[in-house]
Amino acid sequence: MGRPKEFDPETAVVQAMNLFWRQGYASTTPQGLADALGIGKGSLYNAFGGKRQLFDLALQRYLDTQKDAVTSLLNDSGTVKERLRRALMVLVETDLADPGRRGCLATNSAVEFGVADADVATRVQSLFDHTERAFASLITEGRRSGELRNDLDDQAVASMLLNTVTGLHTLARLEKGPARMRSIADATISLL
Amino acid sequence: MGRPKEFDPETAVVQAMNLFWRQGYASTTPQGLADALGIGKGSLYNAFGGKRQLFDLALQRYLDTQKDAVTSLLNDSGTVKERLRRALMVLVETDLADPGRRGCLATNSAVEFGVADADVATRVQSLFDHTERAFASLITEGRRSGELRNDLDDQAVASMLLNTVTGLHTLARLEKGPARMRSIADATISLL
DNA sequence: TCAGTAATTGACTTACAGGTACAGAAAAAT
DNA sequence: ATTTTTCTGTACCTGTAAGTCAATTACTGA
Repeated sequence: MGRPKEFDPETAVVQAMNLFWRQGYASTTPQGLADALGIGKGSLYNAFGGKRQLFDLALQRYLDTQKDAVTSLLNDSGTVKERLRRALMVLVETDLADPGRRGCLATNSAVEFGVADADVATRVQSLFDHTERAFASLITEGRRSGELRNDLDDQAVASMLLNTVTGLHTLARLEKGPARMRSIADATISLL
Repeated sequence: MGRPKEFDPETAVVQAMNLFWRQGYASTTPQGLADALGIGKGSLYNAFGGKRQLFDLALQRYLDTQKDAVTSLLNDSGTVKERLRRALMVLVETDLADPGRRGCLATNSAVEFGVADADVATRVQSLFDHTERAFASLITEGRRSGELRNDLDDQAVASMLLNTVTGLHTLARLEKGPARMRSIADATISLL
């Protein structure tokens, strides 16, 4: 009962996510958010409580989406090396295709907030942990099947791959051309 | 002639650098800077022109320092692998030892400004280029001397190492313990 | 010692960030 | 039709970001 919302909260969170992603948290204003969502500031505060709460929802939406993407990319068809290569390539080309070169909202938020904000830190870590685990089981699979060298420390290599991903997202923020990022992805895979 | 400054501008730039490093550009206020430098806001504007100009000086100071550090670390004594390992270890332990977990000002600034700010982007890129070149010549040296595998693409591996460094600086912003970062450094070296 | 120059302080200004309050509008329940 | 509930838009409020300015102070050279 009561007057129904004139906007879809789910859509609004996605739009907010895109704005935070483009501008970062500190540089995004309530007025800017209201404009981006096409609603008044009053509605924004009524619906979401405030800038920070909306950011929390936006970040969570991003994290959930990314977890799903990581899972499905790494569990796709093909050999272990094929899947690893394809995953890194998709990541690189996706980041490069974004005209705003926004990189990764999780990584950007980690850098912006750091350990100072325990909540953001914990939630971004959960994506990192998830990604690392997915890498680890893939490495294990490849090593057991004989596709990868048998002297690898699965956990350590998984951490290294996570770091590669994080680094690529960071470089995506300022690389002009595609060459360096592509060659990083290539070199990483070829060393396995 | 005229009244002499009551503070040392060089020192002030370093103090400003440390504050920007801790808080990021957007979250650092002129008043906060003035307090950190122990001078009035008027003096700050008189001496440096404004927040952005002071940031430019602070970032440049950081970049210069880092370039020197990279050069001296990678041209230290020992085998190529020893030097690479030592450089990564110093990086990891330095980042971990910082109680504020500030990571790297260049990386943080790249993430905060992105390609949107051509000036910051170009200057951070120059540190990245420098670092990559230093890695590349080290890899070449190690490959020629037979210390490293001869099938490596020097340039690509150098890019990969640069990416490893950037990733580690990013992870340093939120990792609680030292385990993951150390094992990333280990795994990276052992794959060469 | 005094004229000229440059630095310092702190008050002041403008703009906007972040949020609140309220009056009116649009639905559901009675 | 009226009440109740929730949403909407606008105006408003408080604090602060960023920067300016005037009066004062500290030094240098003639």
